[in-house]
Amino acid sequence: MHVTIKHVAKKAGVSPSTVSRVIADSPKISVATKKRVFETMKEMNYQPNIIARSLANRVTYTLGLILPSKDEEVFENPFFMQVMRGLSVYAKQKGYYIMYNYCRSEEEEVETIQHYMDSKWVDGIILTSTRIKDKSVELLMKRDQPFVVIGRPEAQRDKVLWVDNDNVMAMENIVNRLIEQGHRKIAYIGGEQQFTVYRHRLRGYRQAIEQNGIDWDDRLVVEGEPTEQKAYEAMKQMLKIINPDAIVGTDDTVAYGAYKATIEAGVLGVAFAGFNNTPLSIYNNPTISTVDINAEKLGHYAAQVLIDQLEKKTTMERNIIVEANYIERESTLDYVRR
Amino acid sequence: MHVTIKHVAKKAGVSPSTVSRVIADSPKISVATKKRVFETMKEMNYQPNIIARSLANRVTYTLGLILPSKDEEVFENPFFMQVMRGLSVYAKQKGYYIMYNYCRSEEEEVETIQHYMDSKWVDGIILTSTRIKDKSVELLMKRDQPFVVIGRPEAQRDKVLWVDNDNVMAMENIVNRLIEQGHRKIAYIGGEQQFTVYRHRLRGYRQAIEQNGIDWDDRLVVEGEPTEQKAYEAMKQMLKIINPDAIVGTDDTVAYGAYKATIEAGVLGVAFAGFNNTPLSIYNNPTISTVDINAEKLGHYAAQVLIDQLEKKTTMERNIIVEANYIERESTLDYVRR
DNA sequence: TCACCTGAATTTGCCGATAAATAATCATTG
DNA sequence: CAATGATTATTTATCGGCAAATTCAGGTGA
Repeated sequence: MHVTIKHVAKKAGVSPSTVSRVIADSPKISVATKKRVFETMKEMNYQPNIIARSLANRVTYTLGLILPSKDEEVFENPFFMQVMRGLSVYAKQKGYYIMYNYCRSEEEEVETIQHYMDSKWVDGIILTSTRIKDKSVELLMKRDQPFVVIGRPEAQRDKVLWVDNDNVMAMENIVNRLIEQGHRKIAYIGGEQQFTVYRHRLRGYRQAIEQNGIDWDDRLVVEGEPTEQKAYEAMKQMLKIINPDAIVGTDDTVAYGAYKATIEAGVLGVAFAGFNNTPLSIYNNPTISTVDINAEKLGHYAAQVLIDQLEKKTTMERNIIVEANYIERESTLDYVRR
Repeated sequence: MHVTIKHVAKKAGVSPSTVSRVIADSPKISVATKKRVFETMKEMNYQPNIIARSLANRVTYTLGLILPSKDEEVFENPFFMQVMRGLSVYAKQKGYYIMYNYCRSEEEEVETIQHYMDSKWVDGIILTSTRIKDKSVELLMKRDQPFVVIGRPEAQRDKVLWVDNDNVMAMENIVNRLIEQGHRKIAYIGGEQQFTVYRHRLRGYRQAIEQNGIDWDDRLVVEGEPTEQKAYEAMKQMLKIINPDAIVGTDDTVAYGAYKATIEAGVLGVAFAGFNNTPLSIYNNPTISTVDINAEKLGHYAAQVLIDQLEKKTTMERNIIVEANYIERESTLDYVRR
């Protein structure tokens, strides 16, 4: 049978609540008793029942992680896995557990969150993707539920906990560098504007273009579902009207898809760069220049910010910017392009 | 304030336990009352407090997922992510939650499992990696805790729930096919024998070699940490004493690492194949022949088998073999190798 | 010596839901 | 018409731990 607080109490010759006090390290218990009770606990291999404790405390020490499941995206992109690891390592150290949940649509996301909140299963929630007008964020705000966003909500940015890269600057850096390398007709292939991350990256692209006094050219900008296939198709279309001399994509696969179209069309020597430092970028020939967004750190800090909030740390930071590093590889450096 | 069973009872004009019975769909409640109570519940937006329910039931509807964190391995390999998705989809459909937990060593694994059990946090546990002599499996068996293994324990195989591929046959198939294609000196680069999966794959290799009347050659077999780097180094050594005409690796990156060494050594035309259908195998030039082990299905069935066990289904299957598909790509077919 | 205080431990009543035991209602039947 | 049984609903105790209220023991000071 399971060892409960009562068994420990009996064996140690005290009342159950004394044991409880010992666990909570209450100052009202004499050192002698504490020691005795602790010994009995160890002897009996006692572990508090978390469920019972949660019921009494209204605290579960569990965080709910919402993963969007835009099918393939989640697979090939190590982003989520890295985030999960960062979360796990920090949370474990702080004594928190993490439940994860794939949601195949925004509705399912909202439903899941609702359920988490109503059933009191989790103390806080972690979102890993944000739209400009995000229903999950709205719901969580309205219900005053602790949560953190990996990424950055657009509305009420200062009231929400978030951890993000500076995506504007990250993209600006790439484009500046490409311009420095002599490129002028730089194509941007990005995800939909409803997601904050892509909006930011486009902004960075725009700023770099403008700062360098290059004329804005709408024909070089494409937005859509950020997959290799779509990017490939988009570039095929673009090539009918204009030939870029470089490509930036909001993901490595996207940049690569677009690049493939240039190769097939016989447009040679196009430089290209992406985001996320995916296996593709390392193994591809040529290796692909990319931005390492430090997903593990994003996860780590997200857990930290949220847990601090839950434990009402006054010194806590509410928002954290994680550095992103541009890694130059063959695709934007001199190499023999076929 | 939170709506509890009592509030609903009061408003519906019945006792709390009647509401509880309605929720449990007990036959002892009249249809009229059921309807009335259900309406009140909806009206008040009542959601049962899972914690309280768990305490009373001794059931949490939560599964604990143990992820080994052999650093890089987990990152680049989509295996775990796919397993997680398969688990999540099935579990959600059955009303179960999943907690995940990275463990950086076997000790941490055992510790985590111990904690899960003692604190009564989870109903069952999912293991994603198994050694020949697995401490986690031993512990779980000893404590009579429900669990399922993705992979296959060696000892007490018939007493444990598991879901696995037929790795012997999968590897046998590859090697048979390579032999059929005219290869004779096939190198095997695999993970350590302490892991069941690698033991099985080696067995498959051996069987294929023997069945085809090819002389066994120790020099062609290497076992060690299954990383690209180690495989590369191992092949460098091998090339000093023998030149294989084909390579099989227990992972795509392993096969690739070994292949790279042959290229660098100027040994041309070596075919190679791996496992896991990783992004590398798709994006590499040449594309790599590989075995898709259907990780998502492994996850799906693992959840199913475990949940069936928890719910004491008599018809349940205790073990499931998930098919593995060999995908032939350029690396083992005719193509111009540089 | 008695009233009073303080520190240490115990009683008691929750937290919210469940289920066994009990009670109430109504219909059937000898 | 009372007794019996079937059906439906309510009381009550419980899951394991927590904390407010309470009791108890011992020490102070008047």
